[in-house]
Amino acid sequence: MTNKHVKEMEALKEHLGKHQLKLTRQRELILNAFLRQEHITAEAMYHQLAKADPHLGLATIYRTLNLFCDAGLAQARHFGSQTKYDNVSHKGHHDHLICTGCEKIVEFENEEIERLQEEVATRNGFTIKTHRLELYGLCSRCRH
Amino acid sequence: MTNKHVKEMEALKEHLGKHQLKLTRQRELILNAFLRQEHITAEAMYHQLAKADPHLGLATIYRTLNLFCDAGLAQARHFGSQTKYDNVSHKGHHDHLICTGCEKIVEFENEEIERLQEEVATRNGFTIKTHRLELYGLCSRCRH
DNA sequence: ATTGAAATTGATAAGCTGTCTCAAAATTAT
DNA sequence: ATAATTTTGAGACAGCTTATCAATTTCAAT
Ligand SMILES: [Mn+2]
Ligand SMILES: [Mn+2]
Ligand SMILES: [Zn+2]
Ligand SMILES: [Zn+2]
Repeated sequence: MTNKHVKEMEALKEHLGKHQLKLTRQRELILNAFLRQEHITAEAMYHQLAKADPHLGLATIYRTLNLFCDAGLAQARHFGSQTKYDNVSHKGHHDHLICTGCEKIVEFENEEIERLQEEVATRNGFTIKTHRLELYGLCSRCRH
Repeated sequence: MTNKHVKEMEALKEHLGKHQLKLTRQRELILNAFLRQEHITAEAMYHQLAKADPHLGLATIYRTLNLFCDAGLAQARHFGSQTKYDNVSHKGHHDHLICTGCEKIVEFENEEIERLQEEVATRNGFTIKTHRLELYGLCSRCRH
């Protein structure tokens, strides 16, 4: 395997270029680690990266993940009291099923629900910009 | 007008009785103020009640609103970084349309969406316990 | 390759929301 | 009234995230 995550790296570089931001060793490091995850907290990335760079600061992780959000590579999702950064570099819009037993997260898309949401909004004179739909319950394994 | 909120007061008393809890002046005061609201933060109640009782502590407000949740009179909803306590004493399940312009909150129920949520869950082997659906956008007034 | 302006980093302080602690006060059963 | 139990209010504390700022790094222009 040669270079991984080339496309995403290009996307980041493009965003940096457009905003007078610089490409740093930390940003590269964090991007490569982030792209291996689906949903992860800043704190978890911090611990995970401590091996690769023990001096990497937590603030840098937060700043960088927020940068990825600006660049369209990540989306911050507030689950409970924590923010999970959703790796959306290779995904379109989706919502979440969350197991309260084992924390498992399953992504889903349902255009029928999306359509009905629009209908509800229109009926009430609203124009939807974003929405959040989270279904909490037990996965098949945790039910037994 | 004689006594308002009698039914809710009875519900609270019943909960208190069942759990060896006491009826205090503060709990009565907070209940009466709370029942006049639809969605309110603890902080907002704190300021609102400062006139009636300047010594009422914020911790007491939080404790009491959480007590109302236990008693089934309120539901804590986490919108953004704040918790709003939803006065559900006179409502069934519902979801929310939220205007990002003026903070207006409109409640709605859509059983078709609820049904589709169940379908999604079943298809993924989940059993739903709760869910949250929030639609963010602009109300008709804020759109112009 | 050097320079130097501008951005970034790491450590830590601060902010924000909400809960915990504990002595004093209030409630309720006796 | 008495006494056991619960509640309150003030402030400390906790969890998560952002702000501050001096030192370091990047990068475009020499
Ligand atoms: Mn996701
Ligand atoms: Mn509501
Ligand atoms: Zn599970
Ligand atoms: Zn509005």
